Amino acid sequence: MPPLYRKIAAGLREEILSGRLRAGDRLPTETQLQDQHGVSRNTIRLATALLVNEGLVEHVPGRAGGMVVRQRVTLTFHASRAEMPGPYSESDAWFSEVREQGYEPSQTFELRIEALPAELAQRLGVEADSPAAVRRCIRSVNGNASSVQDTYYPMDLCQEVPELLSPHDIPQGTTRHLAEHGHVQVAYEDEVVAAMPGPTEAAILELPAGTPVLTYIRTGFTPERAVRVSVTTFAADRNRIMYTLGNADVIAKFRASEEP
Amino acid sequence: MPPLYRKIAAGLREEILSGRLRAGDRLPTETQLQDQHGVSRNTIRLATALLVNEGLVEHVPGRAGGMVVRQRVTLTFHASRAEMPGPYSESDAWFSEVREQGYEPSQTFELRIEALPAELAQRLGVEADSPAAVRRCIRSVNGNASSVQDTYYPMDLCQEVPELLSPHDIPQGTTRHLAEHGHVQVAYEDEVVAAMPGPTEAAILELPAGTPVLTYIRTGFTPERAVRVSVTTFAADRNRIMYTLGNADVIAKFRASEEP
DNA sequence: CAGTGGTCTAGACCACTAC
DNA sequence: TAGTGGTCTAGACCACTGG
Repeated sequence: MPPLYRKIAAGLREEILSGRLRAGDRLPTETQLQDQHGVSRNTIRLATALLVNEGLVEHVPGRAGGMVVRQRVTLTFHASRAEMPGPYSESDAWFSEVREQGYEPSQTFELRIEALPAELAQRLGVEADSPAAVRRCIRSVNGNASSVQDTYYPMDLCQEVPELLSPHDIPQGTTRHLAEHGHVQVAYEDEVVAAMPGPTEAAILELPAGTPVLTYIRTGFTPERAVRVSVTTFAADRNRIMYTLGNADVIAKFRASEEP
Repeated sequence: MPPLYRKIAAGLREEILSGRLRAGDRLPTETQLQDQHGVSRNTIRLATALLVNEGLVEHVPGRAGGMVVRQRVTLTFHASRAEMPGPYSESDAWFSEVREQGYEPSQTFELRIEALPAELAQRLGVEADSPAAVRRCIRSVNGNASSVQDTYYPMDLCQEVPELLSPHDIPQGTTRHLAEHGHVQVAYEDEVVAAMPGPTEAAILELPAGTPVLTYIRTGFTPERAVRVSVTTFAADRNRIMYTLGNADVIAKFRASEEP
């Protein structure tokens, strides 16, 4: 026999998943739920905490607030397209993807110099705690933070390619600048993981409780060495990552035939 | 001023992240924490619920139990390697990857016939609710469920390739059988998302509270059509997905030079 | 102002599991 | 059997926000 609070949560979950309650709809208030089920408020809060942690509802403060069924907008990040040959910088690609999907993109930049944590140093094939330039890019959709990207460049590369140290967007893309100095990236390794955010990540991305983050770590290689590592953290409720493997034309043709 | 329960959680989080508490260590009991901070038990439980939801600790029942710092084993799933040309089936690739990483793999199979949900039907370019064979494979590492994979084949393909309807593992791999009947997959589209599990997913994967799932949806294309969709759900605390783009030899060479 | 959720207390009884 | 967490109650005061 499941405990009371789980049964109450299951009932509400059913209402939402079945579609009887839609995104934006208000759930009954805590007092109403107490009366309906004849339990204490604490029990109701245990139940709703479950739904919040599943990302189904969120609490909205104030008199007109209450518990509201969450909206889900998904933005697609095409990992195979980003930074592939072409005249675009990665942020151009991202901007046009977001616009294509009907939203308004914006981003902020920041530059720091940091000692490389061991995990990342290992990926770059350099010593832990050696210095690196970190370019942080926070990307927002319709004004809501959507992803944070930290890209780490070993310090020796920055001396060769001083453009990397700009604290602003680099319109032509850093990949381009690296290439012009002889560092042409010919391979990428991507690692995709998911986890619950710590409080700092939750703060940056303004994540409601119960929202995991989707992180992808890309290491870029020239024929000689690893030149950079990017750690991109997405709010998982608003983003997905897409990869295309093999003959991409086949997929494009298929999509075209589906259109009409 | 953050509320009490957050301050208490922050203190414990610090202990864990700083390394003073290691995986397997027990946190103070609830009674001890009550005394230390002079608060009620309910407040302590609010604090520890946060840590549980961040996946940092888990509750172990019984006298010798308590709250224990969670262990993190990560298994790598190489999405670019799986099903790429070669004599191996996908499950062979998975088995050897798990063994390489020092764990013991096992899996169970199941076959169902189902109406295709609209989402997946659209990916296959067929009508919603048309019938499909679903091969479910639950993969475990050291006896713990680690991922569930459901692969959907449109019914017309199953008539052509009756092997698909076997309720067991197909040693040579379904991809191989499809190819032998003229359906050679030449492109794949992968979609990666993360979310909190519903109760059924949590049950199958035996997920502790606060563990997100990492889902990847792969659509396989022949030059003519989409032939199958696989939905693989990983426990995010035990798995990561890896992609290699571009010239893989460059990365292999880099790894080799790092070894000594 | 009225009503929402946010936080917190001080109790209680139960189920489980190692000792 | 003793000690852990799991569940639940019945109160309380507060901060916030719309009408």
